[in-house]
Amino acid sequence: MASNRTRNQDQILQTLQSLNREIAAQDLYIYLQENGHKIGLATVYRSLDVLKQQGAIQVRTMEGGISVYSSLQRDRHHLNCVKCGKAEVMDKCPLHDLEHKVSTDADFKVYYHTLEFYGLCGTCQQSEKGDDRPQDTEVITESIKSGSHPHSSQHCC
Amino acid sequence: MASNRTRNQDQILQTLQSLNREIAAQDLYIYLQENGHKIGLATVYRSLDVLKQQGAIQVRTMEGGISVYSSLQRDRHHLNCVKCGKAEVMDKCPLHDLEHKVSTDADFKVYYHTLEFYGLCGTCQQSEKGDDRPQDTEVITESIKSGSHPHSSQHCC
DNA sequence: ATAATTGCAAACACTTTGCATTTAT
DNA sequence: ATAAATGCAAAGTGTTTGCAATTAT
Repeated sequence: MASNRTRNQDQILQTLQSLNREIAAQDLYIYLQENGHKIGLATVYRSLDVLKQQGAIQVRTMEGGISVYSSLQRDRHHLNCVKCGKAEVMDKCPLHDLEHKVSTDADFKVYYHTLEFYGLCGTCQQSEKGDDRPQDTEVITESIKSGSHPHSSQHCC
Repeated sequence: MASNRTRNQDQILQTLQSLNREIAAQDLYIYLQENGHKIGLATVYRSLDVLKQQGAIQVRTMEGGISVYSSLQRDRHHLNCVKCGKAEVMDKCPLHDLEHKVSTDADFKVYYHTLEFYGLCGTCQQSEKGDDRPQDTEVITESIKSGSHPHSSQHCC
């Protein structure tokens, strides 16, 4: 027997796999409706929760509280701009080996991981310069160049 | 001039620094009330947003949609259990150099990063075994040992 | 004086839950 | 027959927003 999944759970898992992108529960609900699958919103949420706990799908909760779901093949490394809120996808993953190491060292069964960088995208770096708060920008920029900002060694690890 | 922050924004930043832990906006609001600082809830949210965009604090949105804020010294590497929802803090960060590399390569000014592993904690691995869904557990465990699970090489990078 | 900030309460939006009905074992 | 899953609608909750009052420049 492959699994104890219900028909709806299977439907949702397959849909996520065919979509091959992150999608919010509400949008998934609409998508299913439009494709002729009668299913309640509550069931969508419940099914996603089951699949999540099985490690069959992955979840990323964005700022604002909206959770986006996807099958496991999805990219899960992002550059998140704290200003415009957009998230670029990173194409490389430097954590190939680490995941296995965590499983053994920390007694934690790893299903998947996420790596998120937060800061300013290229566009927002531009708009900061032309901002009406130039003083502010200067301070931030300066503190990054010196050693007092988050990515300096004193703050990492 | 150090920055253009308002009194409330400064108060919040200092509070986060002295607390030295992650805290939700609502809890921060209560904390400030109890310590004699009159400030509206909306102002707390607005101030946190400003500080976030300045890169002065960091934010992590947990499942369920609650955002937790902290000053920049905080640990930001977690082992998240998809079953019980607890997050253990990882004590080591393997991304020391990578953050700088992202800044230069991707034209993205990195303020901070997060690294999150999702899976089952030790306790929940135990309870899975004594579960009333033994079949399910078997399947999951097996798929991890073989190559069809998330942390196998075909899914990473 | 003029612009920005604040507080309050209402509005929002995503998610969860109670309960009766349906489906599967 | 018995237990699990489902759908619907109501409730819950963290967050955002409109607007008038206040504070800072």
